[in-house]
Amino acid sequence: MPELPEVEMARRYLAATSLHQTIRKAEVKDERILAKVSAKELEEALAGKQFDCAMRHGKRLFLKINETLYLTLHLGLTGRLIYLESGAEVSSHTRLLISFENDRSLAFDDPRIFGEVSLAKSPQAFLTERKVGPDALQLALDGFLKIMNGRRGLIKPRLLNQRLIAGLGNLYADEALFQAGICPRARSLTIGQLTTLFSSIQEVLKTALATHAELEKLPDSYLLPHRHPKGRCPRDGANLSREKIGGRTSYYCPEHQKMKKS
DNA sequence: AGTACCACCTGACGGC
DNA sequence: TGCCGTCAGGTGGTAC
Repeated sequence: MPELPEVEMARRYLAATSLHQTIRKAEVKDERILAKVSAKELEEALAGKQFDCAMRHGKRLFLKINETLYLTLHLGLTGRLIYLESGAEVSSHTRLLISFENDRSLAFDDPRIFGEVSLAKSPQAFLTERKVGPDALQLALDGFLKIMNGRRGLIKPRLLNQRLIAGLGNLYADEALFQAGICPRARSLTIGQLTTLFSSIQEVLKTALATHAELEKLPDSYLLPHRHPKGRCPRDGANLSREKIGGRTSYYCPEHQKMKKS
C-alpha cells in the first residue's frame, strides 16, 4: 500500500539506482498502465535519454528527462520498482521495463495494474492539471488549517482527498486520527483539534520515514501494528472498531477517539 | 460541496 | 482438492 512514506522510499531507490544512465530501450509490457500516452510515444520519448533526478509529490513520482519532459509514475496499490541485475529474469507482473546501456534495467511491476505511467511537461503542470493538493510534508500549519477548516464532510475522507492534501492513504490516515484522538467520523473540528491533527500527521509520516516505511517497525504505541479485526488499542486496551467510512475500511479506538461536540 | 456507488484488477483468504 | 465469494487498496467517474 504505497502512501507517502513508501513512495518516498521508492524515490530514494530511483535516485540511488537509475539516474545518469543512458536508456537503451523502454518497453511497455502492458498498455493498461499508460495514461494519455501511447506505448510508441513513451518508448520513443525515453530511448537514448537519461534521468537527471527523481522527485516526489504526494504519492506521485517524477523522473526528469529534460526541462520540458518528465516520466511520471504512480504506484497505485501494488506497484513496485526493481532495479534488475544484468540478465535477471523479468517478472510476469512487469508492466514497463527500461533497459540501460550498462545492461541493467528498471522494472515497474504492478500485479493489479492500478498504477499509472505517463509523460508530463513538468511536475507543476501535471499536478495542476490533476488538481493535486499540496504535499503533506511540505504543508505548514496555517495552510493545513485553511484547507481543512470549515468543510462539512467527514474528517477521514477529507484526509484521503488528494486534491486537498497529497500523500495520506487509508492506513496513515487512520494512524494520524488515532494519534490525535479524533474520531474518523468527526465533521466539525475545532482549530485546536485540527492543530493536533496536523502535528499527528507530521509525526506519523516522519516516524514512518525513519523506519524506512516498514510497518512492522513502527512503535507498538501506534495503531498500525494492531490494525486487524482482533486488535486492541495499545493505549487503553479497548477492542478496536472496524467500520466502512467513506467507503474505506477504518479502524479506530472507541475509547479515545469518541465524537466530541464542538 | 458532499456522498454513495461503481469500475479498474488480481492475489489472498475463509467457507464449504 | 477445489471452487466460490469477499476483501483489500488508490483514484476517477457518475448520478444524486
